[in-house]
Amino acid sequence: MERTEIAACMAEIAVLLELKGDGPFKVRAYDNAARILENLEEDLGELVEAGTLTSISGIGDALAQKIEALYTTGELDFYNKLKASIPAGVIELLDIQGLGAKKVKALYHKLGIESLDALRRACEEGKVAELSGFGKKTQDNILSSINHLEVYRQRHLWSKAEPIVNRVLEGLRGLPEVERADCAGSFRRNAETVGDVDFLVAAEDPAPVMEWFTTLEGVESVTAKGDTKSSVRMASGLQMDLRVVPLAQFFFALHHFTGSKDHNIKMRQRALSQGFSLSEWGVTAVHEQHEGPVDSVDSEADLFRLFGLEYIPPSVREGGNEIEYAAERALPEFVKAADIRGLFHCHTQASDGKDSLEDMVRGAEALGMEYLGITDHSKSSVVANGLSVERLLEQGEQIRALNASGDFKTHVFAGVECDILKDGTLDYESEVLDQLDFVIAAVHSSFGLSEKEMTARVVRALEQPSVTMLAHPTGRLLLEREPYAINMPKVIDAAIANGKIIEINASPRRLDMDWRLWHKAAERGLMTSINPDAHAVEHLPFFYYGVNVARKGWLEPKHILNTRSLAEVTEFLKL
DNA sequence: GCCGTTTTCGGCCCGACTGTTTTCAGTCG
Repeated sequence: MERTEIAACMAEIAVLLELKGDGPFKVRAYDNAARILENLEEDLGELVEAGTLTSISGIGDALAQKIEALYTTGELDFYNKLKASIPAGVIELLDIQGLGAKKVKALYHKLGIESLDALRRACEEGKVAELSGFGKKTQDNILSSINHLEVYRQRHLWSKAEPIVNRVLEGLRGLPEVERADCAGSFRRNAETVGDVDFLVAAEDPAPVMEWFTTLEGVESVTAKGDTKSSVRMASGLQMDLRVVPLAQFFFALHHFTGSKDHNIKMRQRALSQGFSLSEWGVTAVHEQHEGPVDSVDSEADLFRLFGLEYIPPSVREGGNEIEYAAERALPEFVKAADIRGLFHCHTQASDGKDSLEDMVRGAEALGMEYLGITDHSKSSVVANGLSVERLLEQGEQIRALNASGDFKTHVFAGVECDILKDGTLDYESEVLDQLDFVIAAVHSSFGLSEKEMTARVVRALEQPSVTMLAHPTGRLLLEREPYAINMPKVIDAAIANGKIIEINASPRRLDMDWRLWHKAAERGLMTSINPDAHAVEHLPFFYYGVNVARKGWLEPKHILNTRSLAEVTEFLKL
């Protein structure tokens, strides 16, 4: 069984144990194991073979044995028995807002409810309200949640939430009562998708702020409205939470609600080890002999400083080892949007782009880019109007003429997004590819290969001297299509060994290669290029989403080809 | 189930809101 499947299995075990009523800490251990596996940068097979799984903090003997069994045999008796003891439909009930393990358990044991349909019927018949711990209101809420479940389950691309967040923040900051306002949560951490959006406000009088927030245009329902917290559901399905705190607590709360959960746990452990208890309300001394920290906290930087840490940007607060680095003053200079000096991986009308070559160059020039790499599709991508050899070489001539014309300040590199065929060979002969300035190799077909075949296919492409970089290495489309089966640690090894670049595809629905893999890969020498994969002029600014991903992946300008000057890139491409 | 300058037991982050209660459990983040 593969790593991601095992992670899913661990997460499922956590849910099943919770439903069975096992202790919360045991549940957390499995949940934790699931997250560890999801974020694992090493090759799981190598860890299993070497018997070093328990060297990972959070994986003890019991979990290691179970992971090993799943990896080698794909079976786990413990899991099978557990799964058989609880009907599958019961697990689904947890997706309903307001229903957790305890309530679901009560519904299952006392009313024999094993499915959403059965629960809907029981609510309609009024049986749920009769259970102790439940009531009429709970029953109504359950019914409403079931009816909206499809919408409520949806996550949203970060890029889709961004304009809404900006609109709400602007509105909040414009209110006279509001002293400070910011967003928090996974949106502030630049996660690739968000489930809901959190806002935090500093104000003495929360009531008018709550009123403004819960009556915003586009609000479909108000799911909570208390003294300091409100939640609303937008017509788009996006849930938004607002919390209001006094100014003195603002940065503690901002840090807390920005998370991540894992980061907060580690911060609190660090605080405890120094004799302090940290919460969203502030910091207090655990022992009476300690004086509380006396410095006022007027920023998150102040908060980190209290615990001997340099400022940790929200992007990397994922509970990895950011706190250890910050304690050593060893966080890198993360890349920023202003570092980007050129853009590769852009399409034109020649294949499936919307705009002409000239339009694209003009757009890049308007963004202040020193260079632009044009890469239309290759001949096998028939649906994308891939270029024949003749059309490809002709486009190369056009680009040379355009550079010679002096019409644009932006230099254009002639490239191609060349299909990696099923067997790992490239869509053009190397004699053709070698006439170009650079080549991006990409998988666009035969997504159903086994992991072994797909990995071998991509590795073979990376061994071709003509290839400069690898496009969207997993083929995922966020919230739409799962990545194809591929062993990324082996692909990364091959890229490093052959001096190839793996792109960060900055299209907001791809963001591929995933940020979780970058820190370690870059330390081992892998380079990237932040590529907009633009199919129109208005897509060129997508690089900004890619920069967010790069920051999450701990990347610095030195790891990124397109932070370099035109002269440096020309030298790199050995033109 | 994990972990250990409190190391083989006894901890494990902390608080708001809701709904059902009449002092609190469950859920959520």
